[in-house]
Amino acid sequence: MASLTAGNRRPVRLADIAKAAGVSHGTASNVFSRPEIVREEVRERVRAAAEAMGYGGPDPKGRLLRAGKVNAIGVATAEPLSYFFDDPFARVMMAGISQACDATGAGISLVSAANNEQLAWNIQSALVDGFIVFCIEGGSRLVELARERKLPFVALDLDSEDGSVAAIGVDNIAGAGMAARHLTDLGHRRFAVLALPFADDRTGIVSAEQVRAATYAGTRNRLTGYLRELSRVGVDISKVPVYETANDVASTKAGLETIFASDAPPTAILAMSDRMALVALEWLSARGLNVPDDVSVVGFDDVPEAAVSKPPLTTIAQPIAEIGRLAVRAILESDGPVSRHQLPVELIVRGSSGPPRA
Amino acid sequence: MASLTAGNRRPVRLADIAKAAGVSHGTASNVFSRPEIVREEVRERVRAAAEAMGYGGPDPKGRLLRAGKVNAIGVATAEPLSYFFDDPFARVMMAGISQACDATGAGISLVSAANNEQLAWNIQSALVDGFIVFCIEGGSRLVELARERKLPFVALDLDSEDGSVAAIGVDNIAGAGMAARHLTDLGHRRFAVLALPFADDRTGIVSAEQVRAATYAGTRNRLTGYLRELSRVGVDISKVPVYETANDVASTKAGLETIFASDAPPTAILAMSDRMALVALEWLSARGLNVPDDVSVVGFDDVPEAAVSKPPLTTIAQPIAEIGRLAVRAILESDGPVSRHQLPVELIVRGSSGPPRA
DNA sequence: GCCTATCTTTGAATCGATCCAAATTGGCGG
DNA sequence: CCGCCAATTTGGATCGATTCAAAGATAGGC
Repeated sequence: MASLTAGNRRPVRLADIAKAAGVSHGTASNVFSRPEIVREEVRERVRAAAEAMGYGGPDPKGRLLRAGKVNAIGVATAEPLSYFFDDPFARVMMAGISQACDATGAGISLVSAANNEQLAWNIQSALVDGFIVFCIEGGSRLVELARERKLPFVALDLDSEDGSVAAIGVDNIAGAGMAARHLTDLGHRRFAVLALPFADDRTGIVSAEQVRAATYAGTRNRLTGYLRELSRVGVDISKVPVYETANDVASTKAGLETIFASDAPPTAILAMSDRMALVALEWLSARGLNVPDDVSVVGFDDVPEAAVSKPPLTTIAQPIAEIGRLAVRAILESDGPVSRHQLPVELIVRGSSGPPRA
Repeated sequence: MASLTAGNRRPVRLADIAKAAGVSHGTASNVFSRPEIVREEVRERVRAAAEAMGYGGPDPKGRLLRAGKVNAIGVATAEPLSYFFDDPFARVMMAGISQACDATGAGISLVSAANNEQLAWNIQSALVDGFIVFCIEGGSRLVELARERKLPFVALDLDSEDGSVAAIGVDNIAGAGMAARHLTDLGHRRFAVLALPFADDRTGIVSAEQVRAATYAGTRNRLTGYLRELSRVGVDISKVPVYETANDVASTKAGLETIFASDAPPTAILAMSDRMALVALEWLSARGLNVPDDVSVVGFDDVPEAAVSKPPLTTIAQPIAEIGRLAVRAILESDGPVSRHQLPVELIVRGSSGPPRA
C-alpha cells in the first residue's frame, strides 16, 4: 500500500525536477528557457529527471504571471460562440484577424456569450492583452465591459460619437448613398429599407422619432445616406418604409411580408446587410417575383456569398478583412492616441439590380 | 516634475487599493470575489478606492495561477489560423464545439500555426485545460506535441492504431463502402479515386506500396472501403487510379487532369472529401462534362455546401457537429479510461450520382 | 602561487491574486 | 463585568514559474 505512486496525481513542478536533479530551480528554469547557458552535463541531467518524472514542460500559468503579456487578443461579441463560424460577415472578419495574428504570432481567444451575466464574467476573466469588440448587437454594453478591464480595445463598426474609444469602421453615409444613388440612376422611385437594429430587441417599421433615438449610430448613418440620396431625386422619404430587423432570417421575412403587403410595393429594396439581402432574394423568388425585373435588391458588406447568389447580389463592399487586420494592429501597437479609422467602401454592381419595369 | 502621476504606467494591483482603503489584501480580495461576507461600509470604501485608482478588477493572470483551471479548451491544427474560418468542414466542427462550450461556459482558444516551430511553441504555451486536435494534416506531429503537455486531449479523425490516445471519428471503411456500393449498384464499373493525403507533402498517383506505408490511417481505411466494394463486383482494383491530393483546389484539379487524360476515363469519381468533390463538379462542368450523365461524383463529409452545389452532391454524411460536441465532453470530463468513439455515417443521395450512359 | 577574467550556478525576490486558520470585534445573556 | 458565539478581518502560505545580482568554480597569465 505504501508506494502506489500511480495514484499520486499532484502535477510535477519545475521545483520538483530541480530537486531530483540536484540543481537550483533557477538552473532548472534555464534548462528550458535558455538551454545554451547551462553546462551540457547539467542540462542533460535535468532533462533526464524531467523525463523520468513525467514533467510536461514549464507550466504557462506560472510563466504568464511573471511575463505579464499573454500574447493573445480577445474577440468579443454578445452572441453565442458559434456566431463566429456561422455568420458570413464574422467569418471574413475573423479571417482578416487570423491573418494578422498569424503574422505576429499572437493567439486568438473567442470571448462571447449570449447570456448577459456569462458575458460579463467571460470578459472580466479573459486572458488577453486586448479586445476587439464586434458591435453588432449589444454593442454599448460590450464596450462598457471592455472599458472596465482597462485593457486596450477597439470597437468595430461602432460609429460611436464617443471619441474616447478606438474604433474602426467604414463611411456608412457614403456607402449607403452609393447604393441609393445606383438605384435612382436606374430609374427607381419606390423604395423600402431593410434596416439593421437601431436599438436592441425590437423589430418592425421604425418612426423618425426612433431613428433619432438610435443606439446604433451606424444604422442611423446608413439610413441617412439612403434617404439623403432618395430625396435628391424627389422621393418623399416620409413614405419610404423602414423595417428594423434583428438581421436574421425570421425578422427579415417578417419585414418583407409587411413591406409587400402595401398596395404600392417597392420596385427596389435597400438592405443594410447582405445577410438580409440574400434572404430577400430567396423570399422574392419563392413569391414568384423576378429579381431584378420586378424588384431590385442592393445589399451591404459584400460577403463571399453575395457573389454566388442567384442572381448575384449588387452590394456595397466593405474591406472586411482589412478592418480585421487594422484592428489587430491597433491592439498590438496600442501606443499613442486613440486610433479611429474610417475605411472607404465601393459599389459592386451585379445581377440583382436593374431598371424598373416600364 | 515631482508628481506627474499620469506618466506612472505601473498597473494598479489589488494590494495597492487594499492599502489605499486601509484594509488587508485578504479583505480586498473578498470584496471582489465574495462581496457578501464583507461589511457594507468596508466594501464601499474598497470599491471607492478601486474606482479612484483606476483598478480594472482582479487580474485573471493572478487568479489563474491560484485556481489552476483555465476553463478553456484549445483547438489545435497544423494550418494557419484562418483555416478555422475558411474550411467548411472545420466550420461545422467548430460550430459543434462552440455549442458544447457555450453550454458549459468554457472558452475556446485557437491554437494553430502553419509554421512548425511556431506551432510547437503555441502548443507548449497555450493556456488551456486540454486540447482537441484536428488531424487533417501533420496529425502525428500534433498528437506528439499535445501529448508532451500532459494535458487531456482528444484526436479527431485520426483512425490511429495507437490505443493510448483518445480519439473520435467515424467508421471510414463502412462509409467508403457505402459510397462505392451506391455507384456499383447504379451500374458503374470504371472508377477513379481522389484521395486525401496518405502522407505529408506529396501529391500524385499512389502505389499500393505507398498505401501500405500510409501515415494517415483514416485515408487508408477509406480507400480500403472503396476497393473492397469495387472488387466485390469484379472491378480490377489494380487499374483504378488513386490520386493523392492536398485537399485543396490546385492539387485536386491536377488530379482530375491526370485522371481524365486516360483513354478509358472513369464514369464515376470517389472523392474522400466534399471539398474535392465540389472542385470536381466545377472542373467537370467547365470541361463540358455533364454530372451525373457523363460522370457521377460522390463525396465524403456532407458539409453544408454539398446540399446547394450544382448539382447537389451525393455524399457520405459524418455527424460533424456531434463529433465536436463529444470531443468537448471528452476533455471536460476527462475522467476514467481513454475514450475512443466511432460514430456512424450515412449515405446521402443527391443529384451528382446516376447510372452511367448506356 | 596569486590574481583576474570568464563561465556556471545559486537563491532570494517578484509577478497578482486566493485561501484559510487564527485573531479581533461586537453583541448579548447571565 | 465576564464569557461565549457569530460576524469580520487579518496576514502568512501558496499557486509555478522567471529574473538577476552575487557567489562559486575554472582557467590562464605572470
